[in-house]
Amino acid sequence: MSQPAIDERLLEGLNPRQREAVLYRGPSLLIVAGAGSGKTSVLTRRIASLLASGEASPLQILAITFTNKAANEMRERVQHLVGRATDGMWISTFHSACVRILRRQAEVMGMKAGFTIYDSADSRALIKRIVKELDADTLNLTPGIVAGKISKQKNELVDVETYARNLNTDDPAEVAFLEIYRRYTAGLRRANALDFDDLIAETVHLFRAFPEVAALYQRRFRHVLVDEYQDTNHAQYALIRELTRPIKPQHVPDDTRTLTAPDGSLPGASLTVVGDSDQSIYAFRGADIRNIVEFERDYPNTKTVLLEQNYRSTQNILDAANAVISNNFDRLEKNLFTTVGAGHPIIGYTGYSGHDEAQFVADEISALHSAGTPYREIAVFYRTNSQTRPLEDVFIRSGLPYKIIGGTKFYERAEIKDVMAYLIQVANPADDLALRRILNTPKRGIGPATEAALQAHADKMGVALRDALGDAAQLELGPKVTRAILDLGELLDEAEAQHLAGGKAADILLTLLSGSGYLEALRATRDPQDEARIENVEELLSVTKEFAKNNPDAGLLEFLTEVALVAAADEIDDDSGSISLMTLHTAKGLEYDAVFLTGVEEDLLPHRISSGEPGGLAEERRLFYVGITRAKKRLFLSLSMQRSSFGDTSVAMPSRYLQEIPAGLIDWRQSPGDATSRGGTRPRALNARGYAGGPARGFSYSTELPPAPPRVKREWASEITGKVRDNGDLTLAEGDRIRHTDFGDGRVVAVTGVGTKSIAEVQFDTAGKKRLLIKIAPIEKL
DNA sequence: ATGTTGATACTTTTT
DNA sequence: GTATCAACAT
Repeated sequence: MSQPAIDERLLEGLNPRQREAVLYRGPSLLIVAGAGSGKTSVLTRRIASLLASGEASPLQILAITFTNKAANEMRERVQHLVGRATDGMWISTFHSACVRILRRQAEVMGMKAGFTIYDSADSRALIKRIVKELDADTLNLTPGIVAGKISKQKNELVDVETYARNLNTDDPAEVAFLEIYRRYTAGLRRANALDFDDLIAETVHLFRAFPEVAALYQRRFRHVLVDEYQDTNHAQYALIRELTRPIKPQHVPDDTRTLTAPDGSLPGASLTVVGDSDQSIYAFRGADIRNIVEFERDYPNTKTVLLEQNYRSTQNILDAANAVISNNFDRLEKNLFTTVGAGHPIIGYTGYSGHDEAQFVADEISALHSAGTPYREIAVFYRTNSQTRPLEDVFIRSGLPYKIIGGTKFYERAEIKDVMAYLIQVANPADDLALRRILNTPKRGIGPATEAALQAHADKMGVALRDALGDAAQLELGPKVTRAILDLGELLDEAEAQHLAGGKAADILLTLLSGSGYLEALRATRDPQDEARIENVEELLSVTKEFAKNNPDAGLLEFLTEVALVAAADEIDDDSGSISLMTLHTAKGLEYDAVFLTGVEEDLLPHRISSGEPGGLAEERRLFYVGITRAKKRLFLSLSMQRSSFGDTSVAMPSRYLQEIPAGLIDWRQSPGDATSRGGTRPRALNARGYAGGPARGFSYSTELPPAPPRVKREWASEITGKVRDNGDLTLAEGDRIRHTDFGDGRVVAVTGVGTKSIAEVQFDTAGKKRLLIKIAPIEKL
């Protein structure tokens, strides 16, 4: 014990297992951390204790987290714990860490440091061109399938040559795929670009091909810690493997004092991984559960610590979670427990429609909020992004503040991609894809024919498309078009000079915007949506300014890297004061006082596609488990009797996972229409055989449970009206009587907010109390 | 070269 | 229901 005083403060409030996980010292440590068992706390204190005791300097630590947000939080907490700066410590995601290494080592691997990071859409666009060139979709090789296959190969570290070596040449589809893979790889290289999967795979290849480069990082990072280890894929596994390898004597510098092995080599870095195989939900992107299951085999002499005490949820919530996950066989048995007591029962609700279900969620949220739960402590989860529609619809009408995390992101909007393409092209002139996007945006009269002429010229000269711009005069195009091309080339040159002189992203963006007339072109149109687009571009401009403020030393490349690697969960603003809506996948690692798990239906959870895949049902169950265990105090499970999926509606059945939760834990509330008309008190889902007793094996809803046809439809909110109503300047005051198309008559009990945002709280005669946004609610004053 | 129309196919989850 | 795409008209 070097400094017991400091250690004691670091261990404050930890249970014996957690202490052990913080204090253990050895080559490898596996922390099996159940949901809510305080693993982040353990990880941060472990790092803090390494620093505080002097065992490690910040420079020697590499910690990998799942999101950038988690990385920032961990850095702050470590800083707070040790009470001094942690500069030079790497806490980041796999992808961010790899980009840092690759930008630094780009020349070694024959690339330029300004390489572009292609997102899935960019990869898709490139693949699409190649598939078209080869007419490969006739062989069932659509861009989507090809993208998935290439991603899979890269995650398995199978590069083009390796793939070619093991190819079955009798299969024409395989041969065609190889050619696509080959051209895709060549295309990326020509554009000085890497896709998401390359970031990891290329770093591994770099380390393997250049041991002296690998040794640089092996010497530096003496302590490697990896969070969410159950979701690592093979490439990530290999990366960690390379980083923690012993360093050969020839790569050990003479001045190193820590030589221990007799042969002069330096032992590998100490490795700590934290994970929970029950929360592995990324098999579809190559996550291999075996990485954690077989960790002890891979790293001999591993110490394993099991954390089972849960500090997050009530016992009722944990009982439900334990019951569900115990249906997965072949798993390490663990049972979460807590000391906080049973808590509230889980609330269940079956709606007539997705809209009805959303109304239930909104009503319960209003009630929770009135009772004191802040909006930021409430989250709504769903399996697929398309489920947000009815939720948004109802939330807007109810005046509830919400934020959709992930989904169609800001950076996926066309105008943002346009402007980003300008910046990318400046940072990486070899990127033809980016240039093609902006060639005629805004309109300059450069159509397909002109583009083809430029491309042909570039190909003939063996240069990038960008270099062809300056030769426009030789191409015998019209004088107007020629001028436009030369202007664009000069603008890009000007911005590039700015970039090379160390200019900030914000300043370069200003140059590009004013020089290209992008905003003017949007202002000139009459399309009402263009106003929003202008706002978005201006928003991007303020993002660049904000970035410059937070990162004084960072230039254009750093900005582009950050933007390329934002994860959905990074968008969460802790003090925004709004309800968070997100997919179950995005929810991993987060926690909320109250959680609404919606669409707990067959074909949605489990999703119809995954139920056919090997291991799919178990993975979907883990997803359900992840959702349940996010809840601290209140859990709401809801479903609908019918679900509209692209166009028409179809009958939905309760999820098979619902019957895995002991009946006594769920307090089922019916759809109100169901209760009055049918007279029964048992909600539909509970009428299913097997609910009252133990697990019902082989039970199928589709044959046993014909859906009750929804009656008295107009009495309950059911249809999305489609168009947004506008009540103009309708004003309401306390005491007014109103009529609502869905809820009937009611009396206004309170009015809050001003202008278009004013909200009326209405006590309906039959439908209870609701909050309505006055401007757009389907109401009239009586 | 560009704008409009109509047909089509796709939606699981994400760095 | 929407986003993308081909065909056609200006």
